[in-house]
Amino acid sequence: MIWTVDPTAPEPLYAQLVAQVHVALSYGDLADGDRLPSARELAQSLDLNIHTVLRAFQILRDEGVVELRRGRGAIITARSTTGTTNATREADGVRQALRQYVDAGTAAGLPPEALITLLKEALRS
Amino acid sequence: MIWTVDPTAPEPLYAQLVAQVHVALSYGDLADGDRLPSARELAQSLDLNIHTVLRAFQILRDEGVVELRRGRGAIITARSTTGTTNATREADGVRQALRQYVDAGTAAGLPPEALITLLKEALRS
DNA sequence: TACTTGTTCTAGATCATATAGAACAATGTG
DNA sequence: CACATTGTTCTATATGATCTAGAACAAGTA
Repeated sequence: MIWTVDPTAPEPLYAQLVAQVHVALSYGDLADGDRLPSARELAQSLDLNIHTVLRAFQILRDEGVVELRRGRGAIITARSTTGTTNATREADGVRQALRQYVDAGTAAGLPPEALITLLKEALRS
Repeated sequence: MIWTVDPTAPEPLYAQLVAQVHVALSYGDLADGDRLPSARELAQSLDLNIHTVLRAFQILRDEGVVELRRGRGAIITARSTTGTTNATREADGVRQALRQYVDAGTAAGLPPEALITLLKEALRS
């Protein structure tokens, strides 16, 4: 997995790291049991402070995406609710539904930011 | 339209105002030509500073959602790309696609935050 | 003209972000 | 066991975003 951060982006650095794990999960590039690079390793290669990386790790832990243990690192614990189903096929379904949502939203004349707002509202309840 | 803000929420106050306009648009509660309350009026009723409200107005203007003119206020300019089509029907289609996306994402075991990340990625390109 | 409304400017307080250093605890390895 | 690895916790500092506050201004409405 390739890690990158853009210090000039409006998104916080720790949020960029979290987002990359999300995307990797959706593509199947990261799966149950995979281990992320250590916080010190990531911080050095990305020229970040270790606390910034650790903040991303702790958010992922709170999300239930990774399990953190000292000496071992961050291991992916996100699992499909359907168990033995092919993860790649499910990821494709997600992306298909995502495209349809974006298409419907733009067809309705809603600005892109509104689509994000509506999704957050839907996830809140 | 009912306006509310939560000072304890992590979302910035101006972003909460922007989000409410987005939601109202998606429900058809706000449509082309509608006028928002004046910034001073909104600020007083919500116990906010006028600059906070004006910041939300300017974001909505940058999004192309409203048109701002001194003396007149903020008027909705968001329009459906299909023109004469029923706005309510389109809004329903958006919500149906949104639900399918959320369902597919949760079925794939993706955390809610990941769905937001993926949507932002999809809108970036 | 008088009033309304958004625009622009300065200013200050508070919180989030990011960095930095240090010591510590749990885990894995030889 | 001893040692290195790795996350955890603590204090501290600098910077920017957010929010409030006040004032003067410009363009539109009545």
